[in-house]
Amino acid sequence: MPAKTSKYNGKSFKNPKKGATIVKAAEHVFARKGFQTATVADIAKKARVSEATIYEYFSSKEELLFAIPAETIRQYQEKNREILPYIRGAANKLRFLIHRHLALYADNPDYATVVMLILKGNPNFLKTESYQIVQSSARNYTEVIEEGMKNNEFRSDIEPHLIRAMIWGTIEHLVTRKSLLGKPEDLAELTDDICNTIFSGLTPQQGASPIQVDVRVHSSE
Amino acid sequence: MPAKTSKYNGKSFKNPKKGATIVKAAEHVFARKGFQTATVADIAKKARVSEATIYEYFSSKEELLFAIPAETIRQYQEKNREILPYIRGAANKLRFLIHRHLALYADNPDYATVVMLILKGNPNFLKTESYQIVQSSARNYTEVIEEGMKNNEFRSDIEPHLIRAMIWGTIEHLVTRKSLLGKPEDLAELTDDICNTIFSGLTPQQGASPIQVDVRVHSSE
Amino acid sequence: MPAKTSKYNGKSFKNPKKGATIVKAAEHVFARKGFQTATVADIAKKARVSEATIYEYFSSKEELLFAIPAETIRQYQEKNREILPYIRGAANKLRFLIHRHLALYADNPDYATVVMLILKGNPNFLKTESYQIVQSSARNYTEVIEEGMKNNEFRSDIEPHLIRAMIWGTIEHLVTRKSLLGKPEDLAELTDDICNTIFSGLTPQQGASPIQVDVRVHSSE
Amino acid sequence: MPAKTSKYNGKSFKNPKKGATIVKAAEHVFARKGFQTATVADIAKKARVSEATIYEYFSSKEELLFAIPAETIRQYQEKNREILPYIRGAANKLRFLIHRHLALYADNPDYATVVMLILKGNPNFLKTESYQIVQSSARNYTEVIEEGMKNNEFRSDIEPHLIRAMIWGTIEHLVTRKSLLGKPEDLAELTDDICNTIFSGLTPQQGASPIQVDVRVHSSE
DNA sequence: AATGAATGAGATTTCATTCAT
DNA sequence: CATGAATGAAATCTCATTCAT
Repeated sequence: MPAKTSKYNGKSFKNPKKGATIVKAAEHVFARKGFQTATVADIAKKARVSEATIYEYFSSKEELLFAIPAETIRQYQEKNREILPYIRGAANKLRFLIHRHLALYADNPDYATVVMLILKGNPNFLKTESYQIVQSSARNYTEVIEEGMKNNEFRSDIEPHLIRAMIWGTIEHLVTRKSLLGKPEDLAELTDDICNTIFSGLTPQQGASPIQVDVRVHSSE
Repeated sequence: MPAKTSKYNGKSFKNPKKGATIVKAAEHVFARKGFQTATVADIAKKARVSEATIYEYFSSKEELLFAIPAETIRQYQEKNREILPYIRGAANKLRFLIHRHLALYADNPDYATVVMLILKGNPNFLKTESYQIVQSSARNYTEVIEEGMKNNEFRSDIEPHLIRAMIWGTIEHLVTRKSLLGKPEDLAELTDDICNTIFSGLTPQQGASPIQVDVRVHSSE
Repeated sequence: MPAKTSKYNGKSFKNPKKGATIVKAAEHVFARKGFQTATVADIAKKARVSEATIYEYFSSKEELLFAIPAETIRQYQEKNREILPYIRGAANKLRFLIHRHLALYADNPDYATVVMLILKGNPNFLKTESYQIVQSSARNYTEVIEEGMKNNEFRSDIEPHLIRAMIWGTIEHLVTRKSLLGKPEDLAELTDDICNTIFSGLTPQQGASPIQVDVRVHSSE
Repeated sequence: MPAKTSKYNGKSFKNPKKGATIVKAAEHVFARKGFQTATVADIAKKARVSEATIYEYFSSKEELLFAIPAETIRQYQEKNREILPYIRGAANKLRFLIHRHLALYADNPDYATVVMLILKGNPNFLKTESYQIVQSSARNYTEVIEEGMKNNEFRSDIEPHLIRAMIWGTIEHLVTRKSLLGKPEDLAELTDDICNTIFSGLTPQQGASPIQVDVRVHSSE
């Protein structure tokens, strides 16, 4: 019967600040030790709380793990939804999404590590409320891609889901590498390279430069 | 003091067949239960061996985990190296690599699950001999991409490492989805869609429609 | 520093009504969950008080347990002592005690369960003030039995303590069965059967029925 | 897959002797500390085994508790069934049962304490296989009592179940007292007193002495 | 007087791993 | 070679209890 409680991403908390502290500590420790190797004692020490207190806030170690993305992903997606309408053009929107996506991980390395190395491999995460938001943020991509197909910014013979899978796969691959190997230094600056490739592909564009066209035609004769 | 031992991916085995049985059992169990949840007892039961026997073949549960990709990845890369020279054109080679890559996972769902959900998140895997082969198979991609850049099949302003990251990211994203969600049904048939997108990009190509082509051809004569 | 306190079975209470509420809640919860399984939180919830409040009234969970019989047993024994003198004959007095004893438990099933399944097995209960009253109520029996021996209502070759043990054992056995198995439906109606058996025993009484007497007498001649 | 196991009261044991040792140690420790207070570590130490070993033999602390009566009660009831047929007369049989019953506890004080103070209050014990045997040993009593009623050794207006309840209640009350208070010194020697009271009751028998018989006979004529 | 919040203190239980046979 | 049996070493989680407000 808590007389006065607060909400932290859907959870009633006695002291929401302490809840956030614990989550941050968990993020830090999980990122460094992995889920199994990290102990609740480690997290308690890092958060300067007792182990029992952690269980006052989270019913299990796994629930604490799943609490890590909850707040972050919510804010992330909220802001995306807020800004997207102000951007003109599907390509620009896509570039924005990709940049935000990379920046999210680039700015929160521990968070990135937890998501890429721990959460992604945990099937229970799929049942999570946070995962719902992940899915809704995936829809951002599909919608933008479809928008681009409609207004002929993008080719009409592409498969939006596959495009989204490629973009996410690319980003996740790069972020995972960064978590594991520490490179590249700056993830966010890859935005343009990724966009260019996604937009233009590998094959040289016929007519993109007259010179190349000529060469090609002649060689084929 | 084994009188007669055999090699199984660099390891001396008393009975190489039993070693392989254990690895297969481990693959099966890990794929279903995850690394931590799966017990050595589970694997022993599945392999119809005693737990102690497993320790005759592998010094730890984690070593057993790392043994799973060892043989598979070796054969995979060996065959790649063998066939690649017979394929003409960088684009064709890339298509071949992508198809092989997808088929590897499509044909071995348990293997796919273990690699995507368990091994990818384990930093220790990076120290593994198997990971060396993974890296060498990554080089296939870079080499082929560089080849394509040289002979103008591919644009020269691309970043081979990024392209490879995109392709791998795409494949791993799709395979992970398949492991977790069970779809799409057939991974391997995505090869063409992936290649087309990678090759041509999202932006409509000025020479993509026949009319434009005609114009082009005429103008070059 | 309570400004105005009250007594509840020898304990100073800030608010005697709340103390009784807590005891009743404890009785209810302990009866259903057992001592160890029941948590102070359970009791607090049932009593609609905070856990901390419980500790304002009782210094420990065990003290709360021991508080359950305190008031009940006091009133029970008080009334016994009050009424007994008005009953004529040791047999009648015994019948009265047995009936009261059974009715006490029959009328308070939760109380019965707590006493039979929890308190009886707790050696610390013996040190309790309540246990003193239990003992004094046991003396009722012994005194009545001795009275019956003196005035030849009862045989003189019996052992009062054993008789009392038999009666108590019988009652406790029946009450325990009722707590655990739910039968028989009505404990109090067993009074007569118990008394008859205790009074007359199993062996057929010579002369109890004329017919048997004749037979017996003839055969003995 | 144990190749060679043994049975200990229905349970497959790796090493039946060690299983029995653990049970004995548990009996000892539980009798002294109670179920909750006793730790598995205590029992392990007493049995000179590791805690883990205990869990190789018993899946939980409670299962270990329930294992305590298993073997004892089985042998007890087996022997009862074996000997009963050789005893003439229901009264003699009853005396035998009561004596055996008391002796069982008198000879095994720790066992008595565990049964009386711990097991009796545990509702889960009712679901136990051992409890089935307890019930079957209760049937001994009812059968003997019914036999006595048939052949007129016992009065025909008694309720066998109640008689049995009285006898068991008496015994359990006495054994519980012995466990808690340490007296009386010798339980088994109470057999005769109990039997006499049960057989003859409290009320002086009008035909118990020849003189009274005469009186009766005359008066009935 | 009442309680929300925090925690100290363990106990049970689980397994990977070892070793004698 | 194989394995049955034993265990060391922890880690999660639970609660009774305390204390500041």
